[in-house]
Amino acid sequence: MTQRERKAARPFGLARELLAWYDVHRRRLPWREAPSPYKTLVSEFMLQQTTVATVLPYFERFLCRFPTLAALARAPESAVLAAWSGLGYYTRARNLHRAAIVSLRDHDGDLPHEESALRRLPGVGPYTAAAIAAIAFDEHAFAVDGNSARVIARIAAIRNDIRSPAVRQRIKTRGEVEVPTARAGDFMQAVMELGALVCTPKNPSCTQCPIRPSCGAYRAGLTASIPRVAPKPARRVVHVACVALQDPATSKPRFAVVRRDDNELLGGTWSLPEAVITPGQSREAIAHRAAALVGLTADKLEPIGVVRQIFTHRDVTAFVFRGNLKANRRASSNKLRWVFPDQLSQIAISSFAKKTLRLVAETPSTTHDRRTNKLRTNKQRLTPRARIVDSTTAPRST
DNA sequence: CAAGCGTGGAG
DNA sequence: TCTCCAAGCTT
Repeated sequence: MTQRERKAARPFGLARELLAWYDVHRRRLPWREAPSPYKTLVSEFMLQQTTVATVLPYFERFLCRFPTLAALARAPESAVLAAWSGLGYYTRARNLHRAAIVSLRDHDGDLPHEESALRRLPGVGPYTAAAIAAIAFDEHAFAVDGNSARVIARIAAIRNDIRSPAVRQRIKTRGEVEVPTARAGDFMQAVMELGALVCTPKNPSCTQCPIRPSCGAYRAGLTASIPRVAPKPARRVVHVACVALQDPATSKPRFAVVRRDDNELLGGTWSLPEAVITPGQSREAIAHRAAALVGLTADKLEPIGVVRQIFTHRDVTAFVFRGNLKANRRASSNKLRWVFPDQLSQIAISSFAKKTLRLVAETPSTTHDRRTNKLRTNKQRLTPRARIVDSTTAPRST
C-alpha cells in the first residue's frame, strides 16, 4: 500500500465527509419518515433491482394495507401478491410474507438485529441482511448493492468486473473499513445516495462529490471505465399464443385465468392460458392447445392482437386469441378461475397479463359484427405503454 | 456458479 | 426502438 492509498483508506475520513453531504442532500423518502425496522424491511425488499420512483406508490399502498409486521404475517399470501401486482420479481412478495411469519414466530414478533441472523430469513441475501442491520439497527455492516459497489469500485480503482462474486466480496471488505462507529445506518444510506445522485454509472458529477479527493478512479481519470461490467447474455425470443376463453353463461363477459407455478416465470400470478409456438404449427392451433392444457375447449378462436413484453432474459411476443368456451366443458380448480376484466385489482396479476386482458376487454367482438366480413384492425387507442399492436397489420401504428 | 426471475424510466 | 440497468436472491 502506498502512502497515498493508506491515506485514502483511513477510516472516518470518508464517513465524516459523506455524512455531512448526506445531511444536506438526502432525499425525503417515505421509508425515511418516522423510520422503523418494518419500513426498512418492506422498502429493502421492494428496492431489490427496482428503482425508487417505481417503488414509491407501491410502498405507500403496501403500508396502508399491511401497517405492521404482524398484520403482514397474518395476511393471506394471495393478498400480499395482489398488493405486489405490477412490481415484478414476485418471489420477493412471497419471501417477504414468509419472512414476516418467521420473524413473528422465531424472533418474538421483531426482526433480528444481526446481519447473520437476518441472512437466514427467506429472501434476505447478503445485501438486504447488511442493509437492514445497518439502517434499522445501526449495526456495523456494509451492504453491497449497485450503488455502493460502484462508489467503492471507483474509490479503490477496482478494474475487474463489478458483478463477479469475488469482486463483490472485496468491495464489502473494503466498505466495512469505512463504517463509522456512530450512525452506521446513515453512513450506509449516504454511500448509496451518493451512488444514486452523484457517483452515477454514466457522467458522474465528480465536481459535486464530497469524497473526490479520496477517489482513485478520479485521480487516474478512469471514472468512465470503472466500474467495468461484463456483457450480459442475449435475450431469447419466444412466441406464445394465449387464449381468452369467454364464459357463455354470463351476460357480462368473463374469462378464464390460470395461476402460474411458483417456480416459473411470473410465478404466483394469474394470466391467460398460454402455450409456446413452435415452428411449423399455426398460432391458432397453439391457442387451442393452450386451452386444452388447462382442461378447457374453445369452440372457435379469433386472433385479436399481439402483446410484446421484454423480460430480463426473454423477449416474449404473445398472439392473443379469443373464443367462447365450449358448452359442458367448464372446469374449475385452485389453478383456474373466472374473472371479469374490472376485478383485476383484486388478484395477483403481472403487467404482462394485464396488457393481454386489456386488449381482450377493449377489442369489440366480431360475433355481433358479421356484416363487415373482415378482421377488425385493432387501432383503437390503448395505453401507450401497453405496446399492443395488431397481428395482421404493420406494428407501431398506434 | 451461471442462469432464471419483472418492470419501467432514461438516454 | 434499443440498450442499460435499478437499494439482488435462489438454485
